[in-house]
Amino acid sequence: MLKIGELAELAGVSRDALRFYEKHGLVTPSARTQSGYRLYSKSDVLRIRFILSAKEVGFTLNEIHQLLELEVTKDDKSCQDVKQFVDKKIQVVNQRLTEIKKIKQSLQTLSNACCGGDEPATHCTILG
Amino acid sequence: MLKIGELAELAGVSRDALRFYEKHGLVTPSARTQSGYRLYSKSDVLRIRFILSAKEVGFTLNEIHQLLELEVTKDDKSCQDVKQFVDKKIQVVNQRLTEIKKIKQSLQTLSNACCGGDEPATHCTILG
DNA sequence: CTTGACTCTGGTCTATACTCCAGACTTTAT
DNA sequence: ATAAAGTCTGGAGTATAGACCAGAGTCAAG
Repeated sequence: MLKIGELAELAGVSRDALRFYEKHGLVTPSARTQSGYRLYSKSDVLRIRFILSAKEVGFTLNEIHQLLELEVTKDDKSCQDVKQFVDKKIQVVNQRLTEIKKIKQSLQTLSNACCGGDEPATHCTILG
Repeated sequence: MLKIGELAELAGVSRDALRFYEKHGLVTPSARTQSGYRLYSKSDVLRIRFILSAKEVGFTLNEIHQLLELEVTKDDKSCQDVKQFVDKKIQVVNQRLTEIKKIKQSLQTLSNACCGGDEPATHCTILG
């Protein structure tokens, strides 16, 4: 079990952010000490990692919350519903994947066009 | 040449957003009518498209501004600098690419685990 | 047994990226 | 010619995702 500071360090995120995620229902520490200190378990760490990954990829905390909620609301929704929701998200992800590849291509092209030497970058622009 | 509303529709973005981008130096309409209406050219449209792509991929408007600025500041910075800046961004993009593939994998797994039928989704959770 | 590092709650503050008026002018359609 | 729809500027308001601070309690080391 990790205290908030330890987890923060481990995950590369601020303590405030962790408390913020908790306040918004994204993660709840598995336990507390007598004195009220948060204690995070291994699975809490996984949850945090997922949150950070999803965030980096452009999901909002709200969307991430929904994704994580699938675990909780499992008995309320039919599998059909879950699948539909997830499949929609997969489409979003695919769209994003396409976009990111395009951007990467643009950057790559720009980088290649750039000499890498000391001449002025007269011919360098992101839009070709 | 397109008026702001036409471009907005075309690009799937609000007129206010376009004016916002302009205010922050990301795009300036190529012309104005006598009466002051903004007129956007083809290359403006490309610029907007780039902005939206980059945004979807997780760049902030500030970063996007910097990328677009490479065009403008070309004579001030040595090619070396430009290349360094761009290569850094490529690394970010690659990182994001990795993350998004992981997320996609998670979603895919979840979707597959989900029956797609009408049984309750008891075994469906994003974290395995 | 106290000092320094860490944690708690609650609250205010900030940056980003818009959205949504208001009041005035312009263009388009009938 | 007039009404509806679109545009202008400027400014206020909103959502998201935290950062930062105060005052108080807690824990670990010397």
